Amino acid sequence: MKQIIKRNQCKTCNEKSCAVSTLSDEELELMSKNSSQVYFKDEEMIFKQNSPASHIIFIKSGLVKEHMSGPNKREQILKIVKAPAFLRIASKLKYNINSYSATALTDSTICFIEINVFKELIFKNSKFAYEVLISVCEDGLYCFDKFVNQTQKHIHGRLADALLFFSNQIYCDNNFKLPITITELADLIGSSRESVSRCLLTFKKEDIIHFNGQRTDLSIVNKPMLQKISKAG
Amino acid sequence: MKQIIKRNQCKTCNEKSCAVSTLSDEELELMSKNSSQVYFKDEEMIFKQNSPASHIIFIKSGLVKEHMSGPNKREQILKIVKAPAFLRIASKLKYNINSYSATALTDSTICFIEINVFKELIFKNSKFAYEVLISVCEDGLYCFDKFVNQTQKHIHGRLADALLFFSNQIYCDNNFKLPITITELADLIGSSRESVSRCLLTFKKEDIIHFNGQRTDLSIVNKPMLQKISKAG
DNA sequence: GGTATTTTGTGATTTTTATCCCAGTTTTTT
DNA sequence: AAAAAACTGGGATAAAAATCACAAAATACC
Repeated sequence: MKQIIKRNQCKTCNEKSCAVSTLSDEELELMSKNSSQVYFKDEEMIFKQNSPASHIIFIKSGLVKEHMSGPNKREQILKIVKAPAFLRIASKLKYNINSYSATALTDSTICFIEINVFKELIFKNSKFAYEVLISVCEDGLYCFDKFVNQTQKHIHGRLADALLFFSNQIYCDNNFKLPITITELADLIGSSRESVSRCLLTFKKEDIIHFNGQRTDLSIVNKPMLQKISKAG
Repeated sequence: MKQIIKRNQCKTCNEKSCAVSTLSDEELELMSKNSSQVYFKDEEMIFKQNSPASHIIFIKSGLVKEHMSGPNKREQILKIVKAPAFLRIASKLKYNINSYSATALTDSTICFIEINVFKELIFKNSKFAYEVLISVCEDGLYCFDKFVNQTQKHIHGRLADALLFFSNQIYCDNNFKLPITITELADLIGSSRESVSRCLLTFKKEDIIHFNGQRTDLSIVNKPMLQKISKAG
């Protein structure tokens, strides 16, 4: 678990977010001085629920899950985030606490930006502020959407949603390796492991998806049908 | 349905939001010129899902529900908002479309602020931008919280949550009149009318709450028990 | 390379909640 | 005031999904 920490060179970074792209050289220098870059291995936790939130997190490369243990101490995956992107900053700005945990799903490079400096930049640079605002809006809309789908759809529809999400948003391919276990998939769509397992096999039997035993390869064969199931709920 | 429309006098308004309180006299004048105030009666729709979003909405007085019809064309109440507050602005800023509907639950006074002017103020005044950002963060956190509760709690827990919400957040009293019907309460907690009806009667039988036939008066008798049910899920 | 651990599949059962249905009530409309 | 519409209560039934229990498979670990 040796982590390579190095001082950031934000100015020359090729993975700038929309927000950071609005910063001047001087502002980038300020950010560089107050941020650091850490390499995380697959399965490593980046920060933990209820810990103090001292930094805004930007994923430079890799795949990360945001998750939390809910009221029934049951695990819930809130979002799977692909680089380049900020992790949800809402709870960090408003309260200085992490309301959720973050864990790397693949080897990942993560930037830690000091919250106070981040706030300073919001006040200094209105374009930056606007882009951050848009980013928070996007998070909100995503949550909104997930809330409605989760509430109204049955397990088939929710599982279809998740598979389409991996295909369209994460891998941009109809063939991919599931980056999470069935248990985690269940935590993502709010169902039990067994139900998800059964539902996946149903999809396989109906030739909607194919996969080998270990899910090292999963392919969406009949995407229109999957979309139909997603819509039907 | 005669609506009294009048030009705003934001400067002298006593119900300014945190964000608007940061504006200068000049900026308030700009806002006044580009906003209007409309009176809505109980049950009147303020705007409708999928309509173009040309204005940011501020509730000056009254109670409003944000709702939408979900994928199964089933109605979903997302939030009940008490004045003074902005309605969710995330979808308005990012896309110029209302992703949900808003309907007055009591007679209400609503301010319509032109989106372009709102954006202009975000760029002009960094304190304003920051307060708007915090407001959007709050919306996000609320949704986040609701998502987890909705996903993990059973109907008893969710109904307890809703009753505590009305008592603590909306009326600040253990006695209140439910501003919505049982059907709407079901739409709020994502259950069926019949289940909610049964569950309410269970709570009544167990002396956790009391109410008369028409719910003109509902009182929480055993709040600790309701909180316990909320936590247990 | 063999053992321990984790992950997955599957049947049986139970729990939770939705749905259907209809009869009273209350509220609104005419 | 009568008629229509909307809301509520409650039984019976059905559907969806969780839970339990255990076997099989895959993976990690010495």
